[in-house]
Amino acid sequence: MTDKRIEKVLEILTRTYGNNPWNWHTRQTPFQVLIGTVLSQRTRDEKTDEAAKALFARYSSPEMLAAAPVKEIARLIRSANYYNTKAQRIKEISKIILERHGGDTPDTISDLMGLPGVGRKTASCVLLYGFKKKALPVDTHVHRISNRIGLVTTQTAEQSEGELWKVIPEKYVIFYNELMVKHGQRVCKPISPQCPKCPIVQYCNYGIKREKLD
DNA sequence: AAAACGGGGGC
DNA sequence: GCCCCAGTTTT
Repeated sequence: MTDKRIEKVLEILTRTYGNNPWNWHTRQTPFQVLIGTVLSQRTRDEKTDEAAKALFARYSSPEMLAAAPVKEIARLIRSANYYNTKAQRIKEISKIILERHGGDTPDTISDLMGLPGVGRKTASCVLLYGFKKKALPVDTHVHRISNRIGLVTTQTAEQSEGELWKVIPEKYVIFYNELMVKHGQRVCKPISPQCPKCPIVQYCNYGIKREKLD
C-alpha cells in the first residue's frame, strides 16, 4: 500500500468515525484509565462501562481498592468478563501501586506490564489515554483490520505493532486504535464483514480475496 | 505458537 | 448447545 493510499484510508476513517476516544474520558485519572482498561479486556463496551461505573461509584482510588474485599470488587464488576480474576488482580494492582510506586500509576510500558493482568495492549492504552503519550495499542480489531487492508502482513499483535509504527503517518498514530476498533465493531467484523457498506472498500482487496476463496 | 482462562449474551 | 468477546498468562 502506498503512502498516499494509507493517508487517504485514515482520512476517510477519521471523517467517518471521528477521533474521540471511547469512554476513556469518563475515567478521570490515569489510575481509572488503567482499571477501566483491565475491565475492558475481552468485554463488550456496554458491559465494561457498566462495571467501571459501579466500581468507581464505590471505590475510586488505589487506596480504597487495596483495602476492599475481593469478593465485593467482584460483585461490583460482575458485568465484565473474567470478573473473579479481574477483581483479584485489581486489588493486587492497587496494592503494588501503593507499595512500589508511591501511589502513582506508573507511566512506562515496563512498569505497567509489571502489574498483574496488564499486558502490552493495556499498558499502551494507559500511556495513550491516561497520560496522553504517543502509544499504539494493538487489540484484536487493530491486528485483524490492519492485515485485511494490507497495511501489514503479520501473525501476532506484537508483530503488528512493530510494523504499524513504520507505516502509519505520525499524526494518525494516536487515533489509530480508536479508528480500528470502531470500524471493526460496526463494519469490518471478525466474521461476515460488511464490505458493501465499508467506506474504504475501494482501497481494500480483502472482500475480493474472500470471494475467490469461496 | 497454541491452549487455557472465564462467563454472560446472541443465535 | 455453540461461538464470540477493546487480552493475559501459562504450556
